Amino acid sequence: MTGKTYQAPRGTSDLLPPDSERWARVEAAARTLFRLYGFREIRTPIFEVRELFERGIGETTDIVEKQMYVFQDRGGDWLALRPEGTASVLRAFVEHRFDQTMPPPYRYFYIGPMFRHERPQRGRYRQFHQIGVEALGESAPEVDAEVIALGWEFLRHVGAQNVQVEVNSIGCSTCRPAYQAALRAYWQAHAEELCPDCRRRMDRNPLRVLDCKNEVCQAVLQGAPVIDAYWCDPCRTHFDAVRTALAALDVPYVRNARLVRGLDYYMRTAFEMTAEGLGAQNAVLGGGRYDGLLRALGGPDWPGVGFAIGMERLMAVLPEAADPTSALAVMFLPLTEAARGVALQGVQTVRRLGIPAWARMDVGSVKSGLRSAHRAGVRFAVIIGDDELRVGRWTLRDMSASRQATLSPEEAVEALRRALLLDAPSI
RNA sequence: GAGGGUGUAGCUCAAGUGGUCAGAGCGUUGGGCUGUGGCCCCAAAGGCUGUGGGUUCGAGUCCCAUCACCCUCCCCA
Repeated sequence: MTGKTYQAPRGTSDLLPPDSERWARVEAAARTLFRLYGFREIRTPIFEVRELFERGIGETTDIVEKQMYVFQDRGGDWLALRPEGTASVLRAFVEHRFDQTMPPPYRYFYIGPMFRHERPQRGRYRQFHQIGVEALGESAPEVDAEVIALGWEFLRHVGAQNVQVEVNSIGCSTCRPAYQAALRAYWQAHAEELCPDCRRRMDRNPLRVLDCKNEVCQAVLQGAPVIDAYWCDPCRTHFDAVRTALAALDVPYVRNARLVRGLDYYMRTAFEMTAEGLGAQNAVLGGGRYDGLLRALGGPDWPGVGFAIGMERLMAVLPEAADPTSALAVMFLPLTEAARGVALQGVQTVRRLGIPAWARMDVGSVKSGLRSAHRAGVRFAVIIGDDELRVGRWTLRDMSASRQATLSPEEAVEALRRALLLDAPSI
């Protein structure tokens, strides 16, 4: 290695094989499962005008205040790398008048990178990836349950271990203020028993204190007012119906009265799915209802509910893939310069059958060729040297059986087709 | 943004209180096997010990800074 070298910026990382392939499988599973629930994929830019996030997420949230990648482009416009996906999806909805141009259901999902300038640690990176869904225009509590069920089914389907579903209702703009006031009063009465962080935030974000993990605060939290007593009738009715629907959908969950959300737009239903083995960042999936957000972004007064999955966190809790699948099934090994042309045509013929194949064009010894074939985990090697060229045949070697035969190209291709495509899909 | 830990070959790790301590295994390449992989044996290549300063006769080892990673707080997916 000579000269200056570079590394990926802090909090970012390269996704390499075979991990990239595991990611692709999980993403493919999301696409098929989400479609079963009527969700369609939407792709939005990874940067937006800064104001969209300030309005959508909340100007006083940590995400907007101190984690957003904000920059001015060469034209002087203020832009921001997206720190989450919901604002962009709703912006697209409003911009393209989905309510007038698209048929119901108004259900969308996205997959892609998000950016937050945070201190990296396990399960938390500056560029991270989310898979999220948004169901718009559906106010029924059954929809909340359906969205939660989708998240749960997905996590289970891809093999996440020990997932716990936590559900809560954080009330609405009618009833939450009274609860926040009650909390504030309670925190103030017990201020000296709280940790410094909580003393600092108890006025500005009284709900957040409920979520404190500090041992010191636990005793105080036990006696804190519970939101149930403050719900307005509609919120209570809604949450009851969500719970009924969750039971009907066979989603095992626990009520966590202290579960809160960090983004301003959430109301009523809030939920989180956590898994073991993630350290402090144990939420794999989080979401909730956000009626009012679409209107705040200039759209119709339609309700919404959705979730986002943290890809890095999800992949961290999936069991290791038992089979390190090889990328190639066949490797062509030309032994002389003269054999390269034959190998090139041969490898293309095999590929056209749908068999992943590669020709090692830097000519070498049989020994080195078979060694690379072995290392690549290939099932067949095709050896083409002077002997083969003389008779117009290929030597087809079955690597695992250690058997080989010298066949005409037609016979060899047919043998590969039979061995490799028997149970393959027809297309 | 705050606190703590770690950085030695591609990978995983060794190197008593600073003095041949820059090594091993795996991997890579070549050979033993003149056209045949895996197992075994042999050999070679590969490191300015993250980077930059400092202390010292002498620093992988001590000090400072910086970068990266890990853990916690914070925040959240």
